[in-house]
Amino acid sequence: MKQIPESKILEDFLAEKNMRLTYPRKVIVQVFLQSMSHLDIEELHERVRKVDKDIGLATVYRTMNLLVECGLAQENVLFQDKKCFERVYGRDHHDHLVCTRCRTVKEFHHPMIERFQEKTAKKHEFSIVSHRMTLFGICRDCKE
Amino acid sequence: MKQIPESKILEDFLAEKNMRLTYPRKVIVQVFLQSMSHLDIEELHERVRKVDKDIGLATVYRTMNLLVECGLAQENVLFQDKKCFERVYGRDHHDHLVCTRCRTVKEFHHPMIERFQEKTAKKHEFSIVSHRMTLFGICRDCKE
DNA sequence: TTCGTTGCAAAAGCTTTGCAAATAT
DNA sequence: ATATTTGCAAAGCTTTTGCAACGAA
Repeated sequence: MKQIPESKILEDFLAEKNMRLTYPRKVIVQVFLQSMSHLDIEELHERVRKVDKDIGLATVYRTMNLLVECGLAQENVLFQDKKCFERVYGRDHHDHLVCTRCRTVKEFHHPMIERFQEKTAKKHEFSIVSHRMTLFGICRDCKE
Repeated sequence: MKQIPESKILEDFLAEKNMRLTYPRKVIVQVFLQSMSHLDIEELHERVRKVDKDIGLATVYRTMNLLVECGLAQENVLFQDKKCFERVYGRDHHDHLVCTRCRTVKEFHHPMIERFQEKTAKKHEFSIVSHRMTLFGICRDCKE
């Protein structure tokens, strides 16, 4: 089964809401999709301004909110108080290892953990919609 | 082995830093320790003002930051953008089930999940300092 | 008496919003 | 032509901070 490309997801979402695929939106989405890491709004705006320095911060906020709405992006709070965004469409679910010294973020996935999460939810008759797990600590490189 | 009471922890912490156990601090700590749920600053301030309505919001912020510093309280982001505090000293570690409909928070603990977290960290040569896991969804009561 | 603390108000961050000009269809 | 979108600036929030008055030791 072929996966619908991310660009199409956004186009359909916009079309359905009578919204337009404008040049600033194109630039922001392109920058977001190209970035493989977990970026906050400020970092995204910086990168967007390297393509077109007239694109404003408010537009980055507005566009990222759209991307969250249509399921292409997900917000995360990885550092204290700093919200950041990551690609989520078509990617497997994963959790995060966050090094509090060098601020590096590593992703991991552990099927058994997911299984026990499901079990816990069932025990509490709770329907999981989403979940977040983050391990904070010191990474290998910083320990040396 | 007997556990040092929370009030003593704070007193020692303040004494060591040449800080004073003032009346507003006493009230805020008392309110915080009595509350069994996960309260945000606004809710804490409301309850504090029921004891003494002259205690200001800034003092609640300042005092809660002290409680986090001395290990009696822990910050959590359970709802979007809302920071809240919970007692942590002398309590077992636990994770959270958050109902996004009624905003109820339930605690749970699963030793196997902790074990696999440790295993994952070891595999990445990562030293865990702390971790957060939150399951978002719909609780039993809200499903009906 | 001394120096930390308080409440208030102002400031500082981050995010959203109102608006006239610009733009997509 | 029409309705959406933009950048800018202003406004909203939450949290922190400067300061003169206050209070604990």
